[in-house]
Amino acid sequence: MIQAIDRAAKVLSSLQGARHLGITELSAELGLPASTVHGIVKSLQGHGLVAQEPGGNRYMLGPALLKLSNVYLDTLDVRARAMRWTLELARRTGLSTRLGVQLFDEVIIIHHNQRPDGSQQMPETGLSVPAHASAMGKVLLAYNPEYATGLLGRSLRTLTGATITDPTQLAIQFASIADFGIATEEDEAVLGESSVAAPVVDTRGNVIAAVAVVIPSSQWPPEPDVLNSLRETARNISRELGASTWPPRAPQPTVLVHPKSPEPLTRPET
Amino acid sequence: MIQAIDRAAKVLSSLQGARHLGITELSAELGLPASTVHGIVKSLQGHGLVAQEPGGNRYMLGPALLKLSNVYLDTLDVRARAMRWTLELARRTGLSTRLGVQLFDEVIIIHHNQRPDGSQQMPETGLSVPAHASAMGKVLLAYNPEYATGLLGRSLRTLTGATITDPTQLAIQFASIADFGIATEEDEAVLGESSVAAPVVDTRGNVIAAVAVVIPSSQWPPEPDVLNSLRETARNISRELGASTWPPRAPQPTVLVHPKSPEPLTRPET
DNA sequence: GAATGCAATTCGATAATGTCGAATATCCCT
DNA sequence: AGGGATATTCGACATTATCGAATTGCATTC
Repeated sequence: MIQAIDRAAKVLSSLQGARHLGITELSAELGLPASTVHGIVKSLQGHGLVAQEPGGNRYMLGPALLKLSNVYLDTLDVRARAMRWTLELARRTGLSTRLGVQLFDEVIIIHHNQRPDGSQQMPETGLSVPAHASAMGKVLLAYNPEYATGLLGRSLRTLTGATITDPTQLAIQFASIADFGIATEEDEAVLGESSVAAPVVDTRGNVIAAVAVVIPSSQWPPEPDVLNSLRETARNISRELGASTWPPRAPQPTVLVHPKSPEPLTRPET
Repeated sequence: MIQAIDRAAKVLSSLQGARHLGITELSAELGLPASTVHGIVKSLQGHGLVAQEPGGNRYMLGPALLKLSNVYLDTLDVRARAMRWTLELARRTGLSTRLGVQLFDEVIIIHHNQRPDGSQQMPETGLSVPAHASAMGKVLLAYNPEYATGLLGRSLRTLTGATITDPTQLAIQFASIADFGIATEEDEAVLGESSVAAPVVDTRGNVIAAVAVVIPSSQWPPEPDVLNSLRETARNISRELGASTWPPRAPQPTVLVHPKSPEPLTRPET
């Protein structure tokens, strides 16, 4: 990892968290001398990745990021293919749908279809949710056991009273998700909002995204119809991407690194 | 400018242009050894700014950009303030409206209101247009003469038959924009589409954004009503940002560096 | 199914490069 | 107008990124 680039990325990350920061604040946050941070920030600014706050001495994220992210979305094959299917899913279920990809310990929503009831809803594309507290995240983790193992080692953030942070409990969920190809989440990220998600697979069988249906918790649990439509949507998208089988083959089970129980948790063989 | 960061930004920029590139292709494009490029790309990948194409050996932009850009939009004070006014402008005129900021020689659309006729239209937020071929860009350049001078020195891209690329002609337009606070563009970026734009000013009198109304070229020229509404919108947004006067004070006129005429072009004193 | 060629990746020596701390400039607040 | 804080500039130093050669991995061909 190239030091200067690593630091530059950390600067972007800090600005992402704090919105507006001066050089001194940044240097405190990164534990680096002010002059070093200054050089980094100016370099980023030279490419529009960071911008001077109008009014002088503080910095914020820059407009180049918007352009890059727009191209990123255009680049994503999954997204282009999935859109028509998630729209159909939203129509069928009367619910809002999401398509998400993994970004480390989070899920980034790369496409969002509003509930077709005509009400005004906030666009969710670009939002991120902690992976362990979302149905999409659980799907992605269940099929990415290598990463999941690491994640379960760290301590997880609580978002609502219902957020599951116990590694053992999550590992059990992951195992059953890998078996059934469906993940659920009840009020774990946002109170009053639950969701169900399914994996999207590419040609070589990798899970590269997740589709989800968002269900008001008052309507929980979802109708079997909803689950079937979701499954079918995930299968259709995957097929369009060239996947031969769906649901994807179950991965090696997630292993807890520091299990409280002596035996590492494994998925029962079928 | 820190070399490694500069190169990293150039990698992002290349991927922005080409969507998918291998290490070799990138190294050819940047004129650097493959191993150097590899290090840069891996560093970016470590932060999610670049992602491996599903299927192996090529790289594309990464999901972290989407998250960053979302925060960027949230961070922008202008945008939050302007939204309700541009919506009103769209309602009043029956036309689609845009809010844009400058990114070097382009304008990035940071907010877009669709034409209120109920037809399905593509969301334009995040799109970029060459500054010299758009009304918003002309506004931003007219009030940023330092940058404009440099830009007019380079050769400008033609987008449609109507794109104005002659520096002298553009410099004349900039002068009159600075006087009237309104810029226009007729089919210069997209055939059939014309637009009018006005500057948005902050507390200290800097032009930080531009508002525009997009007009089908078949309806050109715009009604006086449209121009008035646009002006009023720009003034309202500016006032909300703390600007005391609108239109902003005219800047030092844009000077041509290599003028064909012996005298540099100046705006007639009023 | 083996062999060939291309591209990605790893590795280590080199010196070019970014880093750091001190000095200076700029801004804002009293 | 003065003082404090913050951003910015500068130059010596040693850490750090860079580069080319060697290796691995993949895909395509025969």
